[in-house]
Amino acid sequence: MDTDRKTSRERYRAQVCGEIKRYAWEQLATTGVSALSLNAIAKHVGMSGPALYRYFPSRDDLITDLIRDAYRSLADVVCAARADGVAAVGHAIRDWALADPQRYLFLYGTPIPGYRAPDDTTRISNEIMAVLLEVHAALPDSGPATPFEAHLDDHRDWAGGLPVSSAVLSRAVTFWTRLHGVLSLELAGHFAGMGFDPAVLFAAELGALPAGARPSVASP
Amino acid sequence: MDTDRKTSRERYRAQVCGEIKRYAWEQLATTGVSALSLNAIAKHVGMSGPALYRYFPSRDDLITDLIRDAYRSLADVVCAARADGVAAVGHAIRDWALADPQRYLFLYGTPIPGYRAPDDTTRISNEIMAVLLEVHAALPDSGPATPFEAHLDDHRDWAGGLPVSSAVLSRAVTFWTRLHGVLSLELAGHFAGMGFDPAVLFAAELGALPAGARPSVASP
DNA sequence: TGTACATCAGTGAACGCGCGTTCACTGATGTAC
DNA sequence: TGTACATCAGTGAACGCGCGTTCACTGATGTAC
Repeated sequence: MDTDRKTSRERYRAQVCGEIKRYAWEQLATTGVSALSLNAIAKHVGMSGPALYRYFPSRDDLITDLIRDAYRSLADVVCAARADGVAAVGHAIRDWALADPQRYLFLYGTPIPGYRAPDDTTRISNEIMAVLLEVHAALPDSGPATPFEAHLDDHRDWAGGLPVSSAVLSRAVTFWTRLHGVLSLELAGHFAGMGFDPAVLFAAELGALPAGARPSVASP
Repeated sequence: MDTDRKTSRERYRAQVCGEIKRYAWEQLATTGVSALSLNAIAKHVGMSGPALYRYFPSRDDLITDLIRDAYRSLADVVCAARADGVAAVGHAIRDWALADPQRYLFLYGTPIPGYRAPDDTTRISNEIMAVLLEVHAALPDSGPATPFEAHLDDHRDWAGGLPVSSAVLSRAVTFWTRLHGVLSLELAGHFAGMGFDPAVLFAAELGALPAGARPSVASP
C-alpha cells in the first residue's frame, strides 16, 4: 500500500510523461517515426523544447520507451486472449495492429536505420512468442512433419530450454510469419484497389494452418 | 538503329544520372530512406548540391525514380523465372530481396509517410502480380475451396477482366503474403538469435502451399 | 573550315527552416529542524 | 507552525548542423550558317 503512495511531484511527473508519450504516438501515427520531433512534441504538450529533457535524456530514449510500451501493450493483449485459443490470439493481434497501424509497423516493419533495441524489449518480445508456443502446444499435433520441423530439431538455440516439441515450435513460427504477411501488407496499403476484404484473407490463413490448429478443435 | 544514336551530351547525362542513382541506392541500403539526402549524394558524386537539380526536379522525384527502378528490377527477375514454375519465382524473389534488403523494404515495408506513388509504379507492381497469376494458373488446382476463394468470386475488382479463376487468384495472393511474411521478418532481423536458417522456413512455406503448387508437379 | 549563337552542366552564395542538445537561470514545490 | 535549505520543473537564448531549394552567373559543348 505504502509502495503506491506517491508524492504529488511524482504524480505530476507521471502525468506529464504520459502526456508526452500520448502525443508522441499521435505524431508517430500520422507522420511516421522518422519525423518524430522532440520540439514538436514539446510545443504541443505546452512547454519549451529543452523542458523535455527533464523527462527523457535523449530522443533515442523516448523511442526506446515507446517501443517498450508498444511491446508491453501487445503482450498484454496476447496474454488476455491466450485462454481462448490460437484463433483468438490471431484476431487479438490483428485488432491491436489495426487500432494503430504505425505502432505495429514500428515494431515489425522496416527497422530504424541506426537504432539498436535494448535487451529489455527483446525479453517482452520473447514473452509474446512464449504465448504463441503455449497456445500451440495445447493443440493436438497433426499433419506430416515439414522439413522446417526437422531442421528445428538441431537448430533451436532460442527455445533450447523450453519444453516444446519442434513440431509446436515450427507451427508457432509459421503462425507468426503468415499472420505478419497478411497484416503487414494490409497495413502498408498493398491490397488497396484489389477489392477483397483483408479480414477474410486473414481468417482464411488462420483456418489454413496445420490441421490441429483449427479453431473448431481448440481450447483447454 | 538511329533511335539508339545518342549525342555525347545525352550519353553523359545518362551516365551521371546512373551514378547519382547508384549512390542513392548505396545510401538507402545503409541509412534507410529517411536519411536519403540530395546534398550528401551530390557531394559523393563529386558535384555541388544544386547541380543535382539538373537531373531531378526534387527529392521526391528522385525517390519516385528509385521506386520505379526497383519495381522494374523485381519484375524483370520474376519474369525471368516464370518459365521454371512457382518455386523458382519464389526463390527469385527471395534472392532479389536478400541482395539488397532495404530495396525490398523500400517497396513492401513501412510506407513513406507523406509520399504518394504515381500510377506508373502500380502498373509495374501489377505486372509482377500478373506473373504470379500466370504461374499459378499453370498448376492443376486442388485442395478444398477456402472461404477466401469464395469471397473473391464477388470481390475481385482488381482482377475483374483477367481470365483466372478465383481459386488461382486466391492461391497467388496467399503465395504472396506467405513469402512476404517470412521474407520481411527475416530482413528486419526478427529471426536473429533464434538459431534456425530462414531459408529452410522459406522453402517450407513454398512447399506447404496448396497441394497443386508443389514444385514436384510443376513446369510446362 | 570558321564564326556566331543557343543550349545546358555545374558553381557558390544565400534563404529559411527545424532539428537535437547545452547552459545558466528563475520560481515553485517539497523537506528538515 | 514557521523558517532555511534542497530539489526539481520549466524558460529563453544560443550552438552547430544539415536539409531542400532558388538564384544569378561562368564555361564548356553542341548547332546553324
